Amino acid sequence: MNSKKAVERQTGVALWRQIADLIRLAISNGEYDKTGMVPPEMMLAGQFGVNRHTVRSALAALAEEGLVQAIQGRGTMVRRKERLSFPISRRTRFSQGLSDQTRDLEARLLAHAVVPATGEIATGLGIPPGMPCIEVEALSSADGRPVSCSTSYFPQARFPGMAQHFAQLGSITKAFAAEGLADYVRVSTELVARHADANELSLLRLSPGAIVIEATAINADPDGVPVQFARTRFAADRVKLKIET
Amino acid sequence: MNSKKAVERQTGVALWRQIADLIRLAISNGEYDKTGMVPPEMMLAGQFGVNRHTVRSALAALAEEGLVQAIQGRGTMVRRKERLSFPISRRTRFSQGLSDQTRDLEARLLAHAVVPATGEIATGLGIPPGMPCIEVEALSSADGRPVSCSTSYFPQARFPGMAQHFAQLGSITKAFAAEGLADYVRVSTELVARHADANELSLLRLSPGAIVIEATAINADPDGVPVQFARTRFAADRVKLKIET
DNA sequence: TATGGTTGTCTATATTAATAGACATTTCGG
DNA sequence: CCGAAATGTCTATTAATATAGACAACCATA
Repeated sequence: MNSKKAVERQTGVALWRQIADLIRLAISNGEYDKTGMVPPEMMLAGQFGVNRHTVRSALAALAEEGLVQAIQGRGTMVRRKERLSFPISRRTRFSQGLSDQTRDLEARLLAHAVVPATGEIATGLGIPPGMPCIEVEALSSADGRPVSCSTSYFPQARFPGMAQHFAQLGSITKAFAAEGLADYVRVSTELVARHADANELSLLRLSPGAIVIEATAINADPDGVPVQFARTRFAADRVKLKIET
Repeated sequence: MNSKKAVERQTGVALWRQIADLIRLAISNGEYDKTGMVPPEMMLAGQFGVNRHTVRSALAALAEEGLVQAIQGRGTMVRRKERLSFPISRRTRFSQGLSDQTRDLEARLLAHAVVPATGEIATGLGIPPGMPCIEVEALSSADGRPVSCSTSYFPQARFPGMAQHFAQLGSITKAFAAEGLADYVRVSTELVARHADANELSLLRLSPGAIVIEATAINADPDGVPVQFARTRFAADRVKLKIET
């Protein structure tokens, strides 16, 4: 499996970036776990069929991300390797099931507003179009690195203080509890992968061309009444979604 | 929302590719549905803050994908905008649930071999490493456009004729039936999104920089014994995954 | 049929990405 | 303490990307 990996030219994506993506992938696949080091620059240059300087550009980008660290005379070592594994199931909770993978998990309220429910959101929440909803923008980070940003909608009539509770508690589950909803389940999830837009690039601190996985989900109370319409964008190279059926 | 959209320089991703990605996104979001036309090149150049020639490079790439078509004197029209919706559930079948979205659905055997089970595959199938498995490479297309390619592993001892059956029947479900397995269920699915590699680009007829969603799944018989380890790569801009819990 | 708006094509130039080579600096092991 | 192996830095050159401007070809329509 150590043969030459493919990079293509004249594709609008610089070679150093393609190589950085491949090395990032190799790191998260654990290919360098044995030594904890990235192979020497000359060896990588040989594998990818490019000049050593091109490899250096790729490694510099990864160092900038904090993924690797080069030490003169020794080599380049892997500092971090992870795709956080997100469980997606009937009882999906953001914070649960992640606590064993990372120490510091944080969800931050970015903005909130009251907006009328439009077509897709009204349908998802099962309410008439035009009904007021609380829109909540949030950013979730693990160990200081953003992993996802989300836009959620809650029916205002039922959960008037959702935004405030979430801002204080930093958790949707806890905010629901504060609103008197002890339990809820995931009823539908749709996934799409696409390139990140400008807003996502800056929020998630990604570089252009990066990928996001967009999950559109509906949560409902135990009686099956929808309580949340959420659109979460994950930084694709930081997560793995684990579907439990 | 029609103000200037963000493209960034010196990021390793050429401006024309960033712009192509943004236009592709706008098309799939239905932003040009009213007229069926992409805005004039000069207008796009203004929106993105780049030269007209740069926009032309982006549009040329999209025309190459068959997404738009330019007509001299008139403008550039949208030719295609769609994502197939794939159901993912405990009873995931490729062909089922898609027949209402597309007329012509096809799965083709690309290659097959007998290989020893390695770590991940052996673990997934619950067999000792080194046991022989049948490896099957397949390509699935809808209406002549490839949507996914997959690599599957079946324990040879139990399903010796899997490759032949699949080649003849064009369906995993039918091939299992021919091997005497009437029913099976999905026990785990993991999703990752990443840039397509060279092999995937050519198989799925994608343009460089395109995204694939990689689903690593295990199917088991009704007794819970794993029967298939599959890694399916979907062309991300052609599909939507619908998770049913 | 004249005109304005659009895509198509050409030339020229500047900036960025990639290759090539040389050599310095640091680390580690014999 | 020497030498092999690794990263760091510099110069020079070529290829790809981006900008700029001019004008041709074509379409719709007033």
